Amino acid sequence: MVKDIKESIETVVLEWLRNAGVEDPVVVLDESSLSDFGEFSCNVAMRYAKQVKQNPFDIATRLASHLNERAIAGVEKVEAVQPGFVNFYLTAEAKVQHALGIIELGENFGANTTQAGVNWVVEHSSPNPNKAMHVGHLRNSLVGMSLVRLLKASGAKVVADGVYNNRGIAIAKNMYGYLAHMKKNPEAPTDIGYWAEHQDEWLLPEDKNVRPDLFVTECYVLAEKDFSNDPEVEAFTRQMVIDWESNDKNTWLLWERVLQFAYDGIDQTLGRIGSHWDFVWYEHEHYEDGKNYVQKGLDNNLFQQIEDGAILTDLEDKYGLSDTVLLKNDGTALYMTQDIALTDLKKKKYQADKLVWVVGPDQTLHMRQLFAVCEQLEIGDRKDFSHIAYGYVGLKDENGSFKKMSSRAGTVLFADEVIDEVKRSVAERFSESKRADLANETELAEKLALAAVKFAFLKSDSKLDVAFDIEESVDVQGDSGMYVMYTYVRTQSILRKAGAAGAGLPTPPSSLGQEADLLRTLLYFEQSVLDSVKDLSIHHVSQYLLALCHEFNSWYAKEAILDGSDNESYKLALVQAVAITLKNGFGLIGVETVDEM
RNA sequence: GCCCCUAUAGUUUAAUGGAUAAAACGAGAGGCUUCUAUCCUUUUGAUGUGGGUUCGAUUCCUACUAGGGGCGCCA
Repeated sequence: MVKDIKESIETVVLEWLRNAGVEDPVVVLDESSLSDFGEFSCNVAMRYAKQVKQNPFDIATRLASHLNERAIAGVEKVEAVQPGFVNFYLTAEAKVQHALGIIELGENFGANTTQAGVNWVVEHSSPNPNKAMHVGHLRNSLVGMSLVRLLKASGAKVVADGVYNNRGIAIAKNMYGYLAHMKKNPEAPTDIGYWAEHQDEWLLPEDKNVRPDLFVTECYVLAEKDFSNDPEVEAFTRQMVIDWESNDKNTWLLWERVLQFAYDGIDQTLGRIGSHWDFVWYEHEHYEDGKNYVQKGLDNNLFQQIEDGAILTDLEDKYGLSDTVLLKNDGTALYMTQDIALTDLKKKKYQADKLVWVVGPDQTLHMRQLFAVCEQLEIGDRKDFSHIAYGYVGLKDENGSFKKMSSRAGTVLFADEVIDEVKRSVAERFSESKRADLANETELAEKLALAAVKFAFLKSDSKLDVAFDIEESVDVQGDSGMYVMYTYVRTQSILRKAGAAGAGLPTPPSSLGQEADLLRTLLYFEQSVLDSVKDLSIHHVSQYLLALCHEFNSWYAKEAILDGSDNESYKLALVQAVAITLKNGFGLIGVETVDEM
C-alpha cells in the first residue's frame, strides 16, 4: 500500500537529513498539488536550508539524486524542482497494487492506529429534556458521532455519552404545562395531588397522536406563555422546584412522567439519525457533588469567597480568563458546579485520557473556565480536554445575512422536520423519474434523506456557522451526499451486471490509460482520515469523497468498463476499489449506503 | 469597555507556511440507439483593508473595518 511506500521514503529522507547535519528533522510527504508534480512532494530542502546554510535547490537536487540511487520500491523517480521541492513519482505498478490492496483490506481500508491505547470520551447532542431536538442539536449530534467513529477507526477506545440537565425551572414549566393544559376534562383542577390520584384524566401523546417530544414541547410553549403573564403560575411553578428539592413524592412522580415523554421522543430522533450514547448522565444524580469540589478548592486557596458569601474562581492571573461564580451566595449549585463533579466522574469511570465536549460556541468561555478549574483541582490536564464548538445553525434574513433561530420567535426548525422535508424532496424525484420498480421506496427515501442531511452538515468545517436554507443547504445535487451516493450506486450497478465475470483475477495493464487520475486519487483516502483525526473534524473525509466521485464519474464517462476486453477484470477491480472507499468513507460520516436508487 | 470566533468567485464551501487558490450552485455552450444523465465536458468569476515576519502568506503576527458570540451568583 501507499502507506508503506511513504514510510520507506520518509525513513530514507530522515536519515539523509540527519547525515546532512539537520537536528530533529520532521519529514512530511504532502499530496502534490498537481499531477505534473508526481504523487507526493516534500519541502524539507526549503525548510532546513537556513539551518544547514545551503541553497534549497542544491539540497533538493542532492536529496533527489540520493533517493534515486536508493531506488525505493514503488518509486519510479524523484525530482528536484525550483525553489526546492522534491517530487516523488510512483510507478504505475505501485498505484495499481494500491488499488488492488484496497479490495484486500475491504472494510479496514482507511483504518489507522494513531489513537491505539488512548481512551476517549465524547459528549455530544445535549438535547434539552423539555423540548424536541432542533437542527442545532442535529448538527451537534452528527458532529459528535462522526468524531466517535473517526477515533474508533484510529484504534482508540471511545465512549460516547450524553447529559440530561433534568432539573430546575425549565422542567418545572413542562410539569406545569402538562398539568394545566393536557387535561381530558378542562374542569379538572391544576393540582399535583389530584393528578397523582387521577392520572388517567390527563392526555398522553398517543391520545393526541403526536410524538412525545412534540407533546412536551407543546407543554413547554403553553407554560412559558402563562409563566410570563400570570404571577400565580410563576409562583406555582417555582414552588414545584422547591417541592422537588425536598423530595415531595407526587412532584417527583409528575417530574418523572413528563421527563419520560421527552426522553422517549429524543430517543426516537437519536435512533433515526444513528446517534448513540454508551452512557447517559442525569444531572439530578450528581449536581450536589460539585459542592465538595468547591470546598476542596477553597481549602487549598484556589478559590475565594466574596463579601456576600458566593465562591469565586481565581483564574485572571493564572489563566488569563475572567472569573466566574462556582457557588451561589445561598450555597446552591450552578451549572459550573455540577460540571466539575461530572468531569471527575467521567474521568474516573472511563479511565479517560482525552475528553471531548461537543457544545455550542456560546459556551466557549464556560468550557475554558471549567478546564482551568479542573486543572487546579487536579482532575486532569487542560490539554486533554477539548471543546468542539460547532457553529450555529441559523437562518438567512431578508438581506441574506445570518440570523440565529429563536424558539420565542417560532423560527426553530426541528431535526425531524428537516429530515422529513428532504425526504419529501427525494420522494418527488422518484415519482418524477417513474422508477416504480423500486419496491421499498419509502425506506429508500429515508436512507437517502439521511445521507443528504448528514453529508450537508459534515462536508464543511464544523466550527463555521451555517445559515440554513432548507432548499439550498440540504441540496440533493452537486457536491452533496446524493451525488456521492449516486456514484456508489453506479459502482454497484456495474458490479451487479458484471456478475461472475468480475470474479476473475485482474490482469494489470502494462501502462496506465484513462484511469490514471482515478488511481492517483485512490492514494489519498487514508491521509484524509488522518487529517480528520488531527483536526477532530470529519470534513476532510467528506471533501475527499467528493473528489473521488468526480474522478470516478469522469473515468466512467470516458471509458466503457464492461467491454469484454482483457482489461475488463482489471477495470472491474478499480470499480470495486472505488466502491469500498466510498462505503468506508460514508461509514465514517455515518451514512449507510444503498445499492439502487 | 474587555475577551473569543469568523471574513476566499454573485452564493455555499475547499485549501493551515508551498508550486498555476480547488469544487458545487447560478449564468452561457455542448454531450445519452452504449455499464442508471441525480452524470460528464467546457466558458465565466474570488483571498475585507493597511502594515509586518518569511526564500515563499488565504494560512503566522499587528492595526483597522464588518458580522457573530461571550463577560461572577441563568443554563
